[in-house]
Amino acid sequence: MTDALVQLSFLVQSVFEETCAAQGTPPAQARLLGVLEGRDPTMAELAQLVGVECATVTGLVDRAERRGLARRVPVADRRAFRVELTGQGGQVVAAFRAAVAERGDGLTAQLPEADRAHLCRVVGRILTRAASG
Amino acid sequence: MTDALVQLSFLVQSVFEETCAAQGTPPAQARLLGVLEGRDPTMAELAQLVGVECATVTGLVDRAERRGLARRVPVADRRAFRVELTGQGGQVVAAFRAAVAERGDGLTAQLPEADRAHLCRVVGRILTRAASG
DNA sequence: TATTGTTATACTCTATAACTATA
DNA sequence: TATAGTTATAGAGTATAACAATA
Repeated sequence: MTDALVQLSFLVQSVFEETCAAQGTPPAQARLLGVLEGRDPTMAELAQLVGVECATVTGLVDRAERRGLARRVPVADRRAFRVELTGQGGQVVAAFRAAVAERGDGLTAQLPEADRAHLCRVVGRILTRAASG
Repeated sequence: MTDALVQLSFLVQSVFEETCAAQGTPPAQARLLGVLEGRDPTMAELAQLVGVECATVTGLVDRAERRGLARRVPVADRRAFRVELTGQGGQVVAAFRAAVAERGDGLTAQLPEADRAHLCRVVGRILTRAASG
């Protein structure tokens, strides 16, 4: 079972990466922007969300800021920041999500509607469990 | 649908990467070894299988060779090689696959048996279609 | 001439350890 | 003293373009 999920994850990641290449956005940057959509985490929270070390997030946010897609916003604690998307960053992530969906829909297009609906429900349950647990 | 599959792929990849960290193997190396299991492709075929450029494969195989996990084998065409796992490489990939499975089983452990079976069948169909088409 | 693979270059991503500024 | 984030350093992964050797 896990082996099949790993194979699937590489397949889906290849769609994600092709989209990145088509849009000129490195994958880790695309991931960062996706995580920032609807959130304004601190650097440490962002590290947790993306699953990397704080020092790595410094570089990721540096590059996103240089591209004008995210910004560091000061907070009361003067050691910390919140990171948020810029207007341009919001547009980029929305366009990216649409582009991934367009490419990715082909993966499930051959499935009967009932199977696709079932897959959607089961995947949703896995994600919910992982997010809570 | 695609959005859920992308989220799932990041979740599964995080399991994969945790396993890599636990075993001291960089993710791209683990990917390379997994692709080599049961195959001995040329460098160009390997690039196709992994989904990167030839120049990138040169570096990946260089590092795998330095670790004693894979080797370049000469073929009749003296410009080319076939790449194969060493004995040690075969052991490493088998251990890795088991370690990923152990961690990954937790993702689907909460599902009813019927859902897990259905998921397995549907994912298999997606993979088969992607491999052929 | 065309193909196979490597080298050169530049950039991104990543972790660890040491550090600065603030709490 | 403890915490938030950065800097320094080193290694890995990636693509593009130019290249060498062989077909």
